[in-house]
Amino acid sequence: MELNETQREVAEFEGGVALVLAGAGSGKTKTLVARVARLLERGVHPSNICAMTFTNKAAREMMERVNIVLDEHYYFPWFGTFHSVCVRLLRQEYAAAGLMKSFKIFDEGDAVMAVKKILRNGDFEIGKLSPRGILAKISRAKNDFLTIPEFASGLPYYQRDLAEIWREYEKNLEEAGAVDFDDLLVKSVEMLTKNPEVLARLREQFQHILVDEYQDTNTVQYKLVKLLYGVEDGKRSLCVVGDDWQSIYSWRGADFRNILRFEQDYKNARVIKLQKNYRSTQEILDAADRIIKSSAQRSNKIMHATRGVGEKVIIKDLLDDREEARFVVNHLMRPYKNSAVLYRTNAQSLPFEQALSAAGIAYKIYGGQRFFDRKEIKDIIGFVRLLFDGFDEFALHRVINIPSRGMGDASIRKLDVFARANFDNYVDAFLGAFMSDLSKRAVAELTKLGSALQPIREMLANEAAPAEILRKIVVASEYYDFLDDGTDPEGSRRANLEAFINDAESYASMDDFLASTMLASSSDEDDPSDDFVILSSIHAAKGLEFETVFVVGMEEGLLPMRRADATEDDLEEEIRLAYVAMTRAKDNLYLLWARRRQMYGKIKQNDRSYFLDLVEGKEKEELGYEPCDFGW
DNA sequence: TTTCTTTAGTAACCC
DNA sequence: ACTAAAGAAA
Repeated sequence: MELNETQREVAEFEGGVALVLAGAGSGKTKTLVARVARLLERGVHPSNICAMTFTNKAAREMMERVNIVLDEHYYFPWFGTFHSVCVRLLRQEYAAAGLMKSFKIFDEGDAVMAVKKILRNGDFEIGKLSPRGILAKISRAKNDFLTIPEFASGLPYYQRDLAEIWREYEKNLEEAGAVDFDDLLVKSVEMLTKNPEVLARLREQFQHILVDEYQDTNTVQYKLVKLLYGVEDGKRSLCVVGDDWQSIYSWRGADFRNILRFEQDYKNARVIKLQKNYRSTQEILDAADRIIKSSAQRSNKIMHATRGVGEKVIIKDLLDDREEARFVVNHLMRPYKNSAVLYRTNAQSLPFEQALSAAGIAYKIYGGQRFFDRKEIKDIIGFVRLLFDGFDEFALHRVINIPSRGMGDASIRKLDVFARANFDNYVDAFLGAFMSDLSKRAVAELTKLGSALQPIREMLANEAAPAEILRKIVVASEYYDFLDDGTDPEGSRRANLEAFINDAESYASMDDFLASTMLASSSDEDDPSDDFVILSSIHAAKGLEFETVFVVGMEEGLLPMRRADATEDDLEEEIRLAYVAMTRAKDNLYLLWARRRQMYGKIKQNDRSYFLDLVEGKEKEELGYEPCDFGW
């Protein structure tokens, strides 16, 4: 594998700590792959390397490419997302973490239901936050590694009860034997902090640690990395890779200042900058450069184009959003899969979908709904969760009316209370429902459901094959009859469900299957062989590249987005967002804006984005844009 | 208790 | 334009 000098430095260094500042298109993945391959060649065992990424796709790509380079079939047990590495850690050390062996993982839907329930049972001072808004605050606090009292002390008076809700929410999780996504990280850090012997064992295990997208790490992830690496001994290594210019996730707790803190925390860290861009033409890189230079807080890397001057970046104003879409269609070239339309908000996709359909051009919306977020998948998972001991009332709520049993909130609550008072799981309670004061119809339905589920519950207890259990559930719940109500005319839900069950075949235990299901994401499934134009939000497009990129909606208020409560830091992030969008392009870059567009059902007039002025070479000196001196 | 009607509030999405 | 939540009617 051919590496340039700085890339080789990353791949070759043996012990110690390195911070790699990898600019856009600088061959970051290739370099990481080379480093892993090099470690293996030196005799390091795959199980002694821990590599943490932000997406399953990134982790999988790294493993596959290492195996291709070395022509091997290594299995890397500790390569994965932060979350999947933590699941593995917690499954292995569940006792030390104070968890049940088969802890479940709550998704957003479960969490929302829990918060709604809490709100129903009390009068809370929360301002005008929605359940989702409340959860966002709690999630942020967890990612900032705050305790509940710390969180409480930082709350404004009009939201003073949020801490109480958080406490109740934790109680709900515990009762369901579950943790949420953020807890996977938080509980791992807590477990390692409280159990020095476990930590020592893991440090021995993880001789070499790699972290991808370091600019996107939040406080918990930062702590996790620090704990796992521990003290330098000259033999073990830590290699973190990131680009502060591409930090676009501050709104979910990411803090690119972790890169700044890096040299303070790891005193002997070497800093390696990858500043050669192998992706974009000079024209594109220059345009992107003029954008990022207007950001005040950034490292002062200097990116060099390696690919020649190329075509000029094209800036074009259109009458309205439909004209914008038509412009894109008229400028598309085959094969379509080399082109992408990137927008700030998902709501912008509609005109492009319409124009592309009208022109008979296939497209794919990148990101979008996760496979495992589909209703039919979550329904069946809901049944599985119902079959465990204990009371997962969120699963109950999800599936009790599948098919409809005429049970509303009130009846479900009654059933829940009855079950908890007399049984230790819901299935037994269904069978005993005749002793409750539920309606006749409800009792009849529940008895029938209970007797259908009881044998499956036993299969689960006996650790039967996951796919076998899922098939029985589909039969017992008469799920296909339920689907057969006209809402699934093409049978796609049914097909999804069958694909899901097939996937379960490759898992030995239900715990493992459920965990990997919860941690999967939409970007995990893509079929690059087909000829699609890609429609994507800028966020979801990070890490991708296309020959031709249309960045659309470059208007004041949209890109940069300006909300009423936007801070200076938020505007800085808009700059980085525009930078990420533009650096996706290899050969042709179009920057489009529409004078009028439909937003929230109304026609809105927009001004052209000042980002376009920057691209054209106008300076924004009045804001005093100077890079910070971080020492590198 | 359930279902229908009105009304308010709208980003980005990894796991 | 669309959705989710609250309020009103059946």
